[in-house]
Amino acid sequence: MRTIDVARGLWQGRAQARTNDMNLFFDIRVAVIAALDEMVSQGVLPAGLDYANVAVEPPRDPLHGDMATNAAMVLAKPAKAKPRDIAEGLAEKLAGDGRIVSADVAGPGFINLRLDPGVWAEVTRDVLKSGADYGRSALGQGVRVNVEFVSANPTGPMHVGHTRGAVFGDALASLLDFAGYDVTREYYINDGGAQVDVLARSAYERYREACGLEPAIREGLYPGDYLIPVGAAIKAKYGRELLEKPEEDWLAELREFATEQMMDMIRGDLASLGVKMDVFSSEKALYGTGRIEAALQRLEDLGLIYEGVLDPPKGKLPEDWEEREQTLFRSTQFGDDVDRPVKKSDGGWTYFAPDIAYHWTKIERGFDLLIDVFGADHGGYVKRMKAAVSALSEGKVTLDIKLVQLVKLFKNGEPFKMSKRAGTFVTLRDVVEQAGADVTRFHMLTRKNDAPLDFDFAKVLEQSKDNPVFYVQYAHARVCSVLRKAQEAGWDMSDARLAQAELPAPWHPAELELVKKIAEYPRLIEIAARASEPHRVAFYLFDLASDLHALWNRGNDVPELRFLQEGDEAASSAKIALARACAVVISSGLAILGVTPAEEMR
RNA sequence: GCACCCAUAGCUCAGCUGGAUAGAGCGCUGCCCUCCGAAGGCAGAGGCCUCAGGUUCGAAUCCUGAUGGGUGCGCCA
Repeated sequence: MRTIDVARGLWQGRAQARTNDMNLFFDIRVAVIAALDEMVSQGVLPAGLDYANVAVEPPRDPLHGDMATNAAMVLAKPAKAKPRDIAEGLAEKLAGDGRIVSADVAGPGFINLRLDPGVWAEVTRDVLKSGADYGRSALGQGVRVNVEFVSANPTGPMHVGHTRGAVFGDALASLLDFAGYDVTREYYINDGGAQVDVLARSAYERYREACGLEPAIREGLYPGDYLIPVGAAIKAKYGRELLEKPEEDWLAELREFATEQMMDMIRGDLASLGVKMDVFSSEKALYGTGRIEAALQRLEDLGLIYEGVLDPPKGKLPEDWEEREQTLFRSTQFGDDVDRPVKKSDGGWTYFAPDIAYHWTKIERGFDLLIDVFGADHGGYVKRMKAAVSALSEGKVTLDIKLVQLVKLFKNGEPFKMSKRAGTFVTLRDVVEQAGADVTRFHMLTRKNDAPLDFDFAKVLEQSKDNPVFYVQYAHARVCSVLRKAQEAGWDMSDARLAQAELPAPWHPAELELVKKIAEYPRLIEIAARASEPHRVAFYLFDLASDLHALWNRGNDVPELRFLQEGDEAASSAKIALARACAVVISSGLAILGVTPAEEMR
């Protein structure tokens, strides 16, 4: 698992930083560390121990207790003591904590903790009081992070591949935001290269078509229908005046015009998915400002630019390979495989050069952490980009690059090849219109970003239990349904009222399982944020929904477990408080994923 | 040839930054609707965590190598 290096340092340094909300695992860990400190001051343990690896987590087997800590095993070696000995002493101290009913040493030195049932009531009340803020963390407090994602070329509509990057980047940004980071969502528009010339020429042909002439969509131009309205728009703006003019008279203007149109379309695509960028940065805007020259000058001042000749790649040689001296960035000094050219043979910049300048602007804007979300096909670009950021920031800013694996399309179980020419090009709009934004987003987050994703239209469109998003939304809808029924009975089921309900004691095992899962949420958020892995939220929600469904179903056999206790407002309030707490967490998690918490399934 | 990513149940995949008896969904077997929504639940079968070494109290997790797959490899972005 990868982590954000910067965040790791901050995590350890800020271990005490947190919000006022309850984070049960965090709180108990504080108690464990306090107990350890006490043992140090009593001379039982040596001073100066590093507690960083001391964890308080759910035990693998619920029979072991409510929580477990590995403190004794982690500290055994540095403290030069036997794990069991440390564990015995630590367990004794922990048993004195009011929230802890028992602390038992088990296995190689685990300490299993059993918590007072009152703790679970406290968690439930806390969720109801904090509402959407429950689980919010101070993990990233004071860290400004820039998440650059999508950055699709402004030459056409977004396709399914972009969709995954968009969903992942957006969910990651939301997750980091929830974990306390100061997040900026950013899109880099590649509007400076040759591909926008191609776009302009393609649009020109559609313009001719709009004027009643036969378009000449030559090989190498973009044939897509999406340029037809662009051609019409050009005609509306310029009339027929461009028809007789040579390319050099209209190229620059149409480049800008068409790019604008494409970006409008892309913004629309993103909006249909529920993605909203904070900043759009233009590559072209860097040209002529001296930014690119300045960035490269800076690298040159650092002795990282030189004129040189690269060795040809090993293995099969490109057909047009010839030895050539070029302007190179010494990226090998930062772990890259070869130095990278920044100028083309025609004197223009390579794609890399403005990208260096662009990343420099991010550094200068004061971000502490940069995250780029790339498609896996850009994996070869990772090392040089990291090298550039490391060089320009003199190692002060970390660039973390998350690669998103490509999406494998299926239709009715058959692999489905996308091809612009064959017209089997599946756009983001196609997907969203057919499957809906919620389903698309959730499905794309049910896989780790670096694992390939199968996207089968038949399965994704199917509104069944095979579709995890329905399972999770269904759990939320069920709670809403119960609330509606309770309110029909004339009972006050506001969160404020529920937070004061007398909660069940003792708890039924099915209820306990649910409330324990709810208690894990803040910890899950921090784990997911530290790993930059929003898919963990999706998996957590599935588990949480599963616990709710399980409890619900128990109500079929055990009437006392039903959320609605006919004619008994007090008893119902207690049950519904728990259900509502679950719904609050589902809603919170779905918000991070950008999925609507359905109030009813229709 | 080199770099990056991946390899866990029949299939698709999780596995909480090294912990206890490795989990879920689908599929398979068997149960559960005069009962707050069965779009669901419960139980069961199913594993050499690709292979071989290494690190240590302890490895699916970290390191090295092998094998198999994906992606990329100067003047495209």
